[in-house]
Amino acid sequence: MATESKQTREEMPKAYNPAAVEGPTYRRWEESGAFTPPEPPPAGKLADGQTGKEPYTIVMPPPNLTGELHLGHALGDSIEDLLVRWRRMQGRPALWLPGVDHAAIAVHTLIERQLSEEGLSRRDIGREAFLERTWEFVRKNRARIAEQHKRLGDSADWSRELFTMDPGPALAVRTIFVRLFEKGLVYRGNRLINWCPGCQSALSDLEVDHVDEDSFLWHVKYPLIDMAGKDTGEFITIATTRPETIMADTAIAVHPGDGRYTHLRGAKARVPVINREIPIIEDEAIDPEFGSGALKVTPGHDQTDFEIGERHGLPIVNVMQPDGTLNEEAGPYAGVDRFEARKRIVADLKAQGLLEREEPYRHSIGVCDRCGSVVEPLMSEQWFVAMSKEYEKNGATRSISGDALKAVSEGWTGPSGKTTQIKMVPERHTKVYQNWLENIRDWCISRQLWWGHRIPVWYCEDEHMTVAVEDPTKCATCGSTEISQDEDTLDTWFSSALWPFSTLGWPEETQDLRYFYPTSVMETGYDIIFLWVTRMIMMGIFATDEAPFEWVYFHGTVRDDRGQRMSKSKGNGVDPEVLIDRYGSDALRFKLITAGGTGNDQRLEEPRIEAARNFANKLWNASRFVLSQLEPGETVPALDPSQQAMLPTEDRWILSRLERLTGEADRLMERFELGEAGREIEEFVWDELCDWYLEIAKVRQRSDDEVSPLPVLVHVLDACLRLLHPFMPYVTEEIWSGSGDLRGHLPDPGSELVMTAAYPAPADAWRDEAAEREIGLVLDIVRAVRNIRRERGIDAGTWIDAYVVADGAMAKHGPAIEQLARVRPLRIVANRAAAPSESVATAVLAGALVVLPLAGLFDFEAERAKLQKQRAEEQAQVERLETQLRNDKFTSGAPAQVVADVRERLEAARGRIDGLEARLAELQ
RNA sequence: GGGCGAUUAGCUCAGCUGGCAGAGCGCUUCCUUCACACGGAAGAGGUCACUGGUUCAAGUCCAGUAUCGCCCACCA
Repeated sequence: MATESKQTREEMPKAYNPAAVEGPTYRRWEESGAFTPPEPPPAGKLADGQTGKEPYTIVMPPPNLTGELHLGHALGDSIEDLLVRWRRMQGRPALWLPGVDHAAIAVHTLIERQLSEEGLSRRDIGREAFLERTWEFVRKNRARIAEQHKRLGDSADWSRELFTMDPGPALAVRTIFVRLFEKGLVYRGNRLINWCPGCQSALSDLEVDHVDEDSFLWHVKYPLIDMAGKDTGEFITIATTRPETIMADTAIAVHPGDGRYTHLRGAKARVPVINREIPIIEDEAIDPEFGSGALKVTPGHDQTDFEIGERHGLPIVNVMQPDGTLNEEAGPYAGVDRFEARKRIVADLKAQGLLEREEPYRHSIGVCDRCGSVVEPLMSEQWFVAMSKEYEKNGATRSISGDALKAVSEGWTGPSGKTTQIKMVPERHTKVYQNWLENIRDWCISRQLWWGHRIPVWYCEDEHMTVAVEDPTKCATCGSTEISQDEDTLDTWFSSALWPFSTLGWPEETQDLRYFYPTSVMETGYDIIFLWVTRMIMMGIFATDEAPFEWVYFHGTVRDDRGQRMSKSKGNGVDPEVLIDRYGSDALRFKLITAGGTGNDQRLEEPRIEAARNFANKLWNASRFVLSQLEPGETVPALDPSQQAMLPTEDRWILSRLERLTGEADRLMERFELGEAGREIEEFVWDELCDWYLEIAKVRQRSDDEVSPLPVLVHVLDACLRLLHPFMPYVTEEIWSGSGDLRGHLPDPGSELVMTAAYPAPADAWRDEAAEREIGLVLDIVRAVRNIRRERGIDAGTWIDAYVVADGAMAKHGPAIEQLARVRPLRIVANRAAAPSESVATAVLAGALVVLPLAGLFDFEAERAKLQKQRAEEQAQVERLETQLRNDKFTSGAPAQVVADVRERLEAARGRIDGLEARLAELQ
């Protein structure tokens, strides 16, 4: 037996302590330069781009600068870091691109909240002061956020922070805006947009949430009037959910085929309260089934009505001001808030006898996703991107949404000649993406907020427009120097959409851009597929004529332990730092990655994080044992598959199993089945390596005359640490190159850090079916003995006699079986007659019979009952398998391997039945 | 109104290209044996929501039903 007291053992505490390891390990990575991003090769080398080590670029979502780091980020960060580490270990120069910009939404909201606590609004303090406050916040919190991300294993520092929070010049953003403008794809127009009275800004369709609200459907009678404008005494009833907008009505519409209203064709009605005369018109959009079949048309406050209005040339009346109060068009209600006005007008209509009835009604209303205010459709002058408009480029007719659709559906061929078909994981999101693009409307990109990139448009006193990348000094039309920039800023998602290439220096033809773009993987949550992914693809193709990435990996949502979505308002958000303090970031990462199916939502289950921590500890202790067997400075010899035949069976077994695992892990990870890969690695380490191979190796370590298991042990542990490193970076690094220093015992480590060591590549050199079968039987024998012990109530610690009737090959496994099953003396005999048959408990296996003399503990009836039960089960199985094999369609149709497996199982079952029969005969 | 998920052990969930139903926690019994009690050993526990279909073979593929959840949508 090797000497016990070893340096490594003293350095490695008995339990893995993440808190003591993570900080120093992170610093070691930093100091080693391993985080330094790969340098693009010099210009001349780039033309082919395929040097056998194509770059691998991961796109990541921005750090949340509010400091409220949550588990969604933890999951995304974990996956991204895993992918980067894995690819770099494979020798591919992976780069992780950081993003920052759209955290602006969060910062902006936070500052506004602070202001409102002080009783101020954004407009009270002015743009300058507002921006100063946001900057102060960012400066103060940035370091803290960075620290939090480090603890998650987030390696954002790998990348150059080329993108900046500075909403100033932003070359890429302005360039795109100008180019879109030049193609007529960005335009300013007065249109019905979503207006948030809370934020006092325009919103895109995507920033409006729909929620159900219990309200009423008010049936209002509009007096009919004759040609002279006098009331006829008759009424037409309309149904509305928005009585406060009747002052903006410019028509009443009915369905052309609606017989109830044919007599009113060409008639007019009078709007209550303000007594405006409006026509009764016919339009196909009206549903005769709804309400009375007549609709009040309010083009200034409803999208459908706006479209009806356009068809019939109706005037547009706007009764509302940006803050949600009614304007002078509303007559008696001018200056009243919209909700108050609704109450008052309903009361007034009732008083005038014009309210036919009030019907309780549940319908959906739009609210601002940031502040929760009810959104108003309002006429407003805003900037838009034309999503479907056709334009010419390089002789081809294109459109923004059409190109984006093409990139996913059939593939997009860029100037490089390479065709990229963007693939999504899970695949189901592809259809959602396509469906959205097929029905897309123009994108409102201007915001009346002060955070973000200002629209690069200047106006002179004569309202001439100057659109430019660089700040102009005079009007492009009249030369006036009295120009001012548009007050509005761009939708933060407009900037974010441009981010992968603005990060890489676009529009300059930088080496970074040429080498790392298009990127490989965009990793993000499925909740922002429309906000971000679609826009990145659209803008990416427009800007560079290349699809921006090849894969989109969507992770799921992390819910709380009751399955509720985490949110600030519910107050159920969980700070990952608390969990990291408790279990370590490796444990949190491992749980997040392995807990669910690819892209599925998962719950935060603390017991599961604890289990992951326990796994880290298991790995730690197994390593501690292996290292304790090595002398300081002792290097084990390298393993060569050509020596396979010289190795003991169990060595060939574990190496064969390891190779199987390596192949599986590689296959799964290439397909982004990261969770399954992690689970399989864990299973191998815990079950096969720790529970079996290590125990067998101990037996060999204690006897001097055998081949040492140490080279194999070290080799397998090394491979496991490498395989596991992307999943559990800290603990693996600590064992490999830290206090464990496994590296120091390797014949050819090839790297200072496991982080930069080579990832195990799949191969078949060590595969050995015979060894797997042979050791499989050894394990079965040990399990059988343990099982009988438990059934007979024999303590696990008590040594008992045992016989194993088996092939002579089992003899060499005697010592292992003895130790693992705690049987001594163990006699391995060639035939049944050589073992006792009186007062013995038996276990019948396919290739062996286990016989345990029990003397006083023997229970005749229990033994017979057990054997009979097993015989019945085996017979049922034999019948099933025989039926299957009698079926010609099976034997001819199924793959040969499947048929062979069935035959083998049938033979094994028959063998066991023979053994059971023989044993039952003895018991007669 | 469309679309998409989910339905598997007591609970929370895996199960990839169809080929003897799995994990974690919990439960039962035993073990502090010199890597690990953040551990070890042996167990109990499933008509894979339901109904049809395809197939030699279905938890897995197809169609439909039910329940739950999510996304999208200009029916007032």
